[in-house]
Order: sequence, then structure tokens, then C-alpha cells
Amino acid sequence: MTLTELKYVLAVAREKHFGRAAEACFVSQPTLSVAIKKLEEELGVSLFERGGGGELGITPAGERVAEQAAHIFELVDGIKDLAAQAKDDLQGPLKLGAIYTIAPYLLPELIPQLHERAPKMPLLLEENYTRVLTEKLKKGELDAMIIATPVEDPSILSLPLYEEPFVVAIPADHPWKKKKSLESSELENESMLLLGSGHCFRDQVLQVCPALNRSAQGGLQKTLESSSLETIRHMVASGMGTTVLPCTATRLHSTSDNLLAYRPFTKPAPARVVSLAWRKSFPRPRAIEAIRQAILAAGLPCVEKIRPGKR
Amino acid sequence: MTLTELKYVLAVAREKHFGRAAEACFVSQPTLSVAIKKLEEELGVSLFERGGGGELGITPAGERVAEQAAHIFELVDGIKDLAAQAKDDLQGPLKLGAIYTIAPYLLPELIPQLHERAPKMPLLLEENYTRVLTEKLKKGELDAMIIATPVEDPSILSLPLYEEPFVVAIPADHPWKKKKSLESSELENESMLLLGSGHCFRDQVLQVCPALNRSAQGGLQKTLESSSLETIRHMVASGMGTTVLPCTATRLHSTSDNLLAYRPFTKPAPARVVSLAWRKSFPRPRAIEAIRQAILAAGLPCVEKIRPGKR
DNA sequence: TAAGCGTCATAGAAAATATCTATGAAAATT
DNA sequence: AATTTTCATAGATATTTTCTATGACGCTTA
Repeated sequence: MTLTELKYVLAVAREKHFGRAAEACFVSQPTLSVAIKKLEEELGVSLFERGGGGELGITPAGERVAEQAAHIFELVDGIKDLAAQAKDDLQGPLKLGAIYTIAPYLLPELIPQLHERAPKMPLLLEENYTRVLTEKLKKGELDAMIIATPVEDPSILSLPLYEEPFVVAIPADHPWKKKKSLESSELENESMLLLGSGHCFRDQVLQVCPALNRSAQGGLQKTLESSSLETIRHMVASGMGTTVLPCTATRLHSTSDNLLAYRPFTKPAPARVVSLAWRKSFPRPRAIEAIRQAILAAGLPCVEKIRPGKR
Repeated sequence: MTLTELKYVLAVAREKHFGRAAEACFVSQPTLSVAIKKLEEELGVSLFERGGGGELGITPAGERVAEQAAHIFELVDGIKDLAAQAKDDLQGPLKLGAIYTIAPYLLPELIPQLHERAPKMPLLLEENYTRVLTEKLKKGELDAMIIATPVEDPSILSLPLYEEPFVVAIPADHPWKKKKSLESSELENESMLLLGSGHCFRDQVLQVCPALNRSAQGGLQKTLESSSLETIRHMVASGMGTTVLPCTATRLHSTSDNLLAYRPFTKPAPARVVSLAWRKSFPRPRAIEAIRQAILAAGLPCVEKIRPGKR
């Protein structure tokens, strides 16, 4: 049984005439004769009664088959409608991930921007480590992610979006408050608070100031395993030490903010590149583009947008 | 869009793997690749996300299409079921006609017999003149008819079922009551009651006794235009005259029956042949056969069954 | 009642389509 | 890096659909 055959049955049932039905289907009359005969043989019942000169009769079976066929074509049209809707990349939920050190600062700005550009694309958000996000992305549990490390995987595409300079966070009463900017080497002998391993930002900070690795033994560096940048910021405010933050993390103003000061690094300031990444096979390019646009429009302060150069 | 393509979509959605899906469909893997690609292009959306080594992903569109496709196949199976049911010739209503001079005597016997043989075949019955029945049969408003004249029309098939001798009906006090049998020529000078023109039985009686045509002028013959055999029988009982009846019409016993007597013709008695007729194109031969069997089993008295010779 | 017409069926050729085998590309795995 | 898995592509082949031409059959008409 084929949809074409059913279409022909409907036409003949409607026209009660093979010739006219053929015309309506834009095929020749023998085409209908053959197709309907084939279907009748498959079903084992005759659907029409061909009686020489008189009217073409429809058997009760033919009547019922035609009726059912009409329902089938309703569903077929349903598939077409459904596909036409789904054709819109900006329709349907999108699963977006972001690393812990970006999500709390970017998402509040990103979401309204994205909602404006794609109101029919609800977001399913997840914060996690780069490693976990990458795995979920590959498994299809995420559609896109925002990360701060280059992607190696060949099945994943990415686009750098902006560069985020690092800054030093100090307690308000710290002697460095008098300085305009700091050299990374100056951090060596400070009591630095760092995120736990797994956070890429930790690695990036250590790359900027390798001496901190050594100072770990001396007790000057303190790794806070299950913590977040916000927690560390509060600890700095309370005078427990200093830390390095991505500049976007300096924006939130909690009540303890007057206990904190930020100082930039001297140029060229260390920084990280934030990228948007997605599966190479993800079939909604316009959804990716919408996220990119939304991030660029998010109005993050103190970042340098990366526009032209791709990859 | 074809049902085959939808079948493939369902298989891939189910197996989440082109190779296994192909196996399940008993086709090669490239067949699926090509078919699904074709459907994706027609619909303008990708249904699956092929990602090299990892899991095969289904897009939201693919999910919805597969769901709808499943519904379509339910309906397709519905058509098959429906056809399987309809395959039974003895299923579904049958429109049966019979002429006025047969219906009241045959149908009461026929219906229970037929119901026994084809309980799922309800009858739509109609009494009418041969001419009208024939027209309706050709138009499809009837499926079969029981008549007493040979069929000329090439689009109609018929089968003689039984031969029905004629008998003479006389009032109980008629002098002929003493006779064992009658010659048709003896009717010439009797006051005969006849059915109106249009009834084939009238013509058949006139054929048996052409002299009655002449006696019409002499007032001995009386044609009762809008009447029936039953009415005529009552008139005979009341003494208005005599008449000729098909022997099956002598069976009903109304309260006036003791006022009536029947006398056969001398052999060879005039008779008529009752046939079953249907459109050559009518597609339920077993329904026809069931009617034939039911009529032969109907246990009509005084008739001679015609079995072997067809046509 | 034969000729013409309308209608559907059949046959064989042509066209379109579906399927196959073989092979390639890409990413995951060893 | 080599191997394996998985899907895509290409070209050949098989199948199916469709077409043109023609036939059969019954109706209509002269």
C-alpha cells in the first residue's frame, strides 16, 4: 500500500469516474486503473464496481477505505505542518550549558537578549565543569555551551566571543589598594585563594602566575575545593586573602562589596577567551547565531569582543 | 513523502542506529540513508543528527515526525483490517429486490434461511415491478433481485432457481370444484380477475390463455390496476370471479381461505421460472450464492427446483 | 441492429525511483 | 597511528510507476 495509491482511491471515490479522477491527479487514466487494481489485489477486496456504461459504483469496502485514507492524509499534512514549524531554528527548546565561572555573570544578561531574539526558544540551562559540559554536548544532552578553553574535539565547533581580562581582588584595607595596577609576579608571596581543580579558571590563573604552584607548599596558596568565585569573593572581603577574578565577576554588587577592591594587571593583562561551542552536527545554525548575537549584545563591561576572526 | 520513508524513520527512531534499523527493515544501510535524506529534504528539516562515532540523535522535529508516522501506520493497519473484514462477501448490507408477485410468498421463507447462512448480511428489501427493479439494479441501488422473466441485459447475470406452476383459484362454491384439473382453454368464458399491466405475471397469464384478451371486450375479464395477488384472492373468495395464481401464492391462509379452492392445470401445467439476477460487476459472488442456497432451502411447496442448468 | 461513443482494462515501452554493492569520510577506540 | 564503527556517496541494477496505444464492453443513436 502506498500513499499514491490511497490518493488515487480518494480521487476516484470523489469523482466517481476514472478519467476525471486521473485528470485531477495529473496522471493518465490507465495509471489509475493499474494502481487501484494493485491496491485491490493487495487488500483482497474490490473498492469500486466498474459497470460499463452506467455510473461507477463504490463498494462498502471502498467507501470505508476512502474514508480512512482521508484521515491518513490529514496526518500526512500534519507532518508537513509540523516540519514547516520545526524548520525555524529559533523554535523549540535549546539546551545550553556554561561553566561555573561564567554562568552567574553572563546568563543574567544573556537571557533577556536571547529571549528578545528568539522568544519561541526556551532555554534549558546547566552549569558545570568544562569536561562535563563537553561530554554532555557530545552525547546530545546539551546543544551548545559557553566555555573558556579551546576545544580540541573534532566533532565540536566553537567560536570565540570575547576576551575577558583578569583582575586582582583584594580586601579594601590591603596595601595594594594604593597601586594602579599589578604585575603577575607580585602575587607570588600573597595569600591567594583559588578554585578547586576541575575549574578551568584555576588552571588559567596558575598559568598566569606559576609561582603560586610552589607557594602551595608554603601554605600561602589556598585551594577551596567545593567553592565558587562568589564564595571566594566573600572570603576576600572578609580579609582571608586575595584572589584573581575574571573581570566580569567584579560586577555583582553584594552588600560586602565595599570591603573589596579590584586592581587590574599591568598591560598586557592576562585574560581568557570565552567561546561558544556546539556539535558540528547540530542542525540549528541560526540558533547558534542567535546565542552569539545575544552574548555580544549582552553589554558585559570590561571585555573585548572578538568579532571577525573565526575559530 | 511515502509510507516507506515513514517506515524507515520509525525504524531509525526506534533503533537509534542506521545499520540496525536497516536490518530491521530488511534493506541495506545506504537505502535508509538515501531515503531519510530524501524525506529530510522534502520536509526541509533534519530528523536525525548523525554524529560520527557517538549516539545517533533525534531532533525534536524527528521525534514529532516519528510520533505522527506511528499514528499513520495505525490507520494504515486499520485499512488492512477493514479490508480483511470486507473480504467476507457475507458481511455488509445487501440490497435485494423482488417482484410484487413473489416477494410476499418467498421472502418470509427466504429471510430466516439467509439469516442463518449470512448472519452479518442485513437485507434491504424492495418490492417493485420487474422494470423498476432492473433499472435500480443497474444503477447500483439494488445488488440483486428475484424476478420471473428472462433477463436480456448483457450487464446483468441471472440464474433460474425454480419453476412455479400456475393454478386456478375459484370460490368454494364454484362448479369447477368437482374437477381434478383444468385446461387453460376452459378459462375463456370465465369472469377472470387480472393484475394491472406492469406485473409480469399478468402477461404470463395472458400468454397461457390468449383468449382472455378477447374476453376483455366482452366484460368477462377484469383488470384490477392498482391491486395485488392478495387482494385478488380476497375478491375471488368473495365470489367476484376466478383467477390464476402462481402456486406459491396459495400458501398463505387468511381467514377467508375456506371460501377458496385451487385447481391445478392439466399437465403440462403452465408455469413461470423464477430467477435470481445481479449485476455482472457485482463483486460479492458468495453473497449471490448464499441467496440462491437460501431460496432453494426455503421449502416452497409445489415448485420444481432448477439446479444444474445455468443461465 | 449496426455504428459510434464513453468508459475502463490491458500490453508493452519508457521513465522514474528504490535498492544494492562498493567505497569514502569522519570520529571513536585500541 | 592503526583500526573500527558508523553514516554518506556513487554508480549499477532492479523494481515500480507511468505513459501511449489499443482492446473490450455496454450504452446510445440512427
